[in-house]
Amino acid sequence: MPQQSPARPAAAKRRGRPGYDQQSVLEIAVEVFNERGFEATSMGALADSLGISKSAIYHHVASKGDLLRLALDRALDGLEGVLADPGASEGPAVDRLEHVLRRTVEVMVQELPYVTLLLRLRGNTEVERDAMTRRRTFTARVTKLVRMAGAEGSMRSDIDPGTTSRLLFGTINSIVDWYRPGGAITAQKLADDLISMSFDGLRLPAAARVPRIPRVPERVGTSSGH
Amino acid sequence: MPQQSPARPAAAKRRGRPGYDQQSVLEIAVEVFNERGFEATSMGALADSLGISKSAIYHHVASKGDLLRLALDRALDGLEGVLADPGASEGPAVDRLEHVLRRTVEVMVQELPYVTLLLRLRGNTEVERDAMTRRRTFTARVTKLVRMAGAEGSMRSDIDPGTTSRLLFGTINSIVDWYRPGGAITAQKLADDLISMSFDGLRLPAAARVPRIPRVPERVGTSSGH
DNA sequence: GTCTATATTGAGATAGAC
DNA sequence: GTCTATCTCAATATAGAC
Repeated sequence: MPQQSPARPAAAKRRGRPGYDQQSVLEIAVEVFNERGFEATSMGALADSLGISKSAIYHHVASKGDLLRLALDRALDGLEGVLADPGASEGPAVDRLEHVLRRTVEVMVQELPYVTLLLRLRGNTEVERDAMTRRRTFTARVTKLVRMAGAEGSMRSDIDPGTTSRLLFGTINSIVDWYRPGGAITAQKLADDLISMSFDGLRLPAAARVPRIPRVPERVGTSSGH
Repeated sequence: MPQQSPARPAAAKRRGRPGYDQQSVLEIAVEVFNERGFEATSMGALADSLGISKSAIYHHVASKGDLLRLALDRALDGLEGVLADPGASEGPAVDRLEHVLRRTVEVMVQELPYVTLLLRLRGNTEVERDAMTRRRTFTARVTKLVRMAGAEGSMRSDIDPGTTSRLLFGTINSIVDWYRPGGAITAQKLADDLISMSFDGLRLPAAARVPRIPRVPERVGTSSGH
């Protein structure tokens, strides 16, 4: 046990009470899992981060996989809650889609470490596979919304709904790789930016462009011919 | 060794020659690493997939980390090549950006397993951290293009360039999680769809919409009020 | 709720023969 | 280029005291 000062349970302790409870162990564990990766985190390293011994962890959870299960359930409960929301089933599909995407961003930010863990699973254990199944059910329901919005005529249908949905989730899921609450941008603004880019696009129409002095010859290289 | 028939080196053998060479070992290794995760893949499991013994692997590479290094170098060489391309430095920034994003998609598809491995690193070893540094340099240069395109007036600047770049890379990088060459959509079409969604957006302007018979009351739920 | 000590398994890697 | 046999260490988990 070489790692850190072996006495202090760093942070996130239940207030006033001595030692950890399951929730506070889980909180730290998920942080460490995300830093190093779940498989790469040994119970020993986790114990060091907690400032307690390995065996003390087993007082709170039956196994390492148990910690994972608790974390994944929390992430999935949050995401599934998004679809239970009234805004997910009322109005035109394009608005329902927008609503679901916004709420998904919200939940991701709110449950960031738990969702992060969920999104990095490889399906090596039963616990992981079960979580991946629940996650796929969630995304499948969103894909259905994309298809309906296309059929409704409010969204482009030249891109396959499956592709659209995957790209949308790619954009959304990437949030866990860089966004940190308390930073420069709020969850609300993040959702706005994401929806705005995905729905309205990044390019300004030529009419709206600010006139500029070209510093390099116009159109020397071609941007799409390859 | 319970896993599979221990005789046949499945596929990807150098033609005609008996046994593996480094390249063919790497090819299979990267596949297995992506399936189960690098840390979760033991040399024993890898040996089973190769159909040879553990120790035979060490004839081709000095360590497990060496396999990772070889794979990451290949991915990074490909990506860095994108920026060496003339189209990355000629013309308006918005066109250069589009060019770089298209070529990035191409390289990702071409080197899919290697790039996949790169994108899942946690930085646990020196090899991983070095690769992450090279990757960050790449993305930083693309972020610069986003900033220039904004300054040029050809792209929206209400979204922070850093955020834009991160969302763009989120969209692009997610390709490794679902796209498989030989499937329903070509790399070219994938790049078209991705650029089209990101630059022009998914929403059809109201004018272009197909008239429809509402199946649910219009605007009962609100899509953004929460 | 936590500890020390330990059982047990599996990991990465090496030796040396074929 | 591959094998069997083995070294060494670190992993998960348990036993039982405080």
